[in-house]
Amino acid sequence: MRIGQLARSVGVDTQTIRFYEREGLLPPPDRQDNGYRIYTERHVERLAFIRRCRILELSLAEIHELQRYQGAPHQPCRAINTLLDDHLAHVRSRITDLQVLEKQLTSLRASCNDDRDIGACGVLEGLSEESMQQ
Amino acid sequence: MRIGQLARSVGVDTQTIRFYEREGLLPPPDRQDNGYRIYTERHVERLAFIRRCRILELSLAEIHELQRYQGAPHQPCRAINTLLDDHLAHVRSRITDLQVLEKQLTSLRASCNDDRDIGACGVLEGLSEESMQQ
DNA sequence: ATTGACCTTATAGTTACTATATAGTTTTAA
DNA sequence: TTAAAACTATATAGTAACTATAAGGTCAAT
Ligand SMILES: [Zn+2]
Ligand SMILES: [Zn+2]
Ligand SMILES: [Zn+2]
Ligand SMILES: [Zn+2]
Repeated sequence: MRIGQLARSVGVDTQTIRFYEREGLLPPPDRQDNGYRIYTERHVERLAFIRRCRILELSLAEIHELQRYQGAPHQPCRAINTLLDDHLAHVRSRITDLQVLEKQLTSLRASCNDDRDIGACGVLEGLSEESMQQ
Repeated sequence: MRIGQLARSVGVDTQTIRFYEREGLLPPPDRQDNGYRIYTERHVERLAFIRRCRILELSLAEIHELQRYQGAPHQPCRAINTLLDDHLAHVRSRITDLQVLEKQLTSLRASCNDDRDIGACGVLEGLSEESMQQ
């Protein structure tokens, strides 16, 4: 199959497929005489795997690492689980950070209603206060 | 004061200060005969404002918009509050997304212990399942 | 013969910095 | 006094994961 069909069947852009190839996440496929890329079912699987990883917001570097593990099926899998634990830790820490942010923003927003002049806007005043530092 | 002192007093890098100047967030300061930038207290205030906004993860574009509002103190402040509401909405939506992600990752992680071969790793199997799509 | 859909490569833009290279200036210390 | 350390300047490239644009080649159908 050609790149357009692969793209449609997995739900990514053709540009992204070429980008993954350049980045070493997708093996370079054979070419037709005219230079067009020809993909196989194995490419579909591989690209779908990448997409599932990306949905979980694994980085391309992490996906690359997972792919290296896949090539050595008789090693212990601890490294994979560790990779996932690390990623999960990042996600959780980001959630915590954003929750702090959300509280600060909510409180800042509560310091103004919509009916003031900019010169008296509670939001702008809050952002200008030294106390808000850090 | 010179750029290094401004940087230390607000807690940003000198490069960042020059970057903000190029981006139009900090007004270009006067220069000494040797070309060194000279900053005033107003620059300290302005940079501190930017930093407070950045701590709340407002984008440079949003900060720019806030600065434009600051220049017109007799307009109604609704636009400012709207800007903050939009930003808050993004933060909240990101939290929700990450919470979904966290559940998926936790469940995926639970599908493996550390004592398998990679060929039997529950995490890798989960990532390879079509059912995981979207 | 030409339109349209598809494919190719190369290059630039996105965000908010951060790092590097190269060079000129000021301050401190030997 | 001179040499090193610390500071400043500009310009350019790198980061992450695409996305957009340009300029052009290929193929099927009208
Ligand atoms: Zn990760
Ligand atoms: Zn207001
Ligand atoms: Zn925002
Ligand atoms: Zn495992």
